[in-house]
Amino acid sequence: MALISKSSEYGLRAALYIAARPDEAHVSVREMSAQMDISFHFLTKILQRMTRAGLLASTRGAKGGLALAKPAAKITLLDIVRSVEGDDLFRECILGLAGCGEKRPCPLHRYWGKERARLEKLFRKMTLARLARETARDGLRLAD
Amino acid sequence: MALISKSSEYGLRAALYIAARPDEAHVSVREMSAQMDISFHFLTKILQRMTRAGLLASTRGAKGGLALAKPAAKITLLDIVRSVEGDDLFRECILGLAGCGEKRPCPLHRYWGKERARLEKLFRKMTLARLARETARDGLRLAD
DNA sequence: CCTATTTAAGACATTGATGTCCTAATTATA
DNA sequence: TATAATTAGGACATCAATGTCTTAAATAGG
Ligand code: FES
Ligand code: FES
Repeated sequence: MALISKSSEYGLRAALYIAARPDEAHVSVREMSAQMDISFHFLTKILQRMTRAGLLASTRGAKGGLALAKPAAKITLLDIVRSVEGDDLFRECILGLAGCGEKRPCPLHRYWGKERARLEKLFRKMTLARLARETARDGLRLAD
Repeated sequence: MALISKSSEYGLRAALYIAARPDEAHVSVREMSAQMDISFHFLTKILQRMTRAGLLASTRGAKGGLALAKPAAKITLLDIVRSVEGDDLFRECILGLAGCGEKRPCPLHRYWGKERARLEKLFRKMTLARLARETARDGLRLAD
């Protein structure tokens, strides 16, 4: 039961890693992949997508790396997951049927619709700033 | 964002198909695969797992097919999904980290834990009987 | 008893997500 | 300017989920 893809998991963890950093310097993919035990090349591509989506700012060359492209308070989990997985997230039928909606609901639509909306709201309201703050304060982990 | 696997989707749809049937006769996999446009052989294997798990009763040979192994009111969505996907469902870290729990929580644990518990409860409380009743009453669909 | 029908089960194929590797472009620093 | 470090990006490989095919076993009905 993976609510989000591995790519999204990695993207979220990297975003949190950057946001929870004390200093403001750019963070290299190499460091993140090593610290969080994620494939370097795979993580690179995911972060490229997030960069193209305007969430991260990248700098090439020595001392280069990634930083948030805007204040952490302006970046939501939904922003991140959508930049990685696309926009259909939180819109699909739980039975996989085409065209989820009130028009032609499946047996689970009334129930799943409510839960799905809650989940969407959680992702839409939760900012990187808040999570980064809690992560630093409580020493929460970003890796196994 | 598929909360459950395609296998689970098919298993749930088939269980609902059987439970929503007016008569009590056995339903053939061929009929279900045709009516719901699901691969016959693939559906066969999923239903075999549900049969081995004691949710369905199968009869071989002419006029054979599948029926519920017990009253629809005694079969929950959780029973079905677990029989298809295994028991780890509703126990995993949303960031994919090993050993989700209060001991070593990830930044999203406090939030995801609550939502996950709600989802688990929904699946644990929802019976095939209830869904089948609503499906018949409101003419809900089980296929595209 | 024979035949058509149907589930059981294993082998194999396809596909999309995940992961690896190589080269190019860019930048700080010596 | 030369070198090392770093992201960008494409090609390719691997893997697990999904889907297909074939044969065997069981059963109802003529
Ligand atoms: S139609 Fe199935 S969840 Fe909306
Ligand atoms: S540790 Fe991540 S959700 Fe529990």
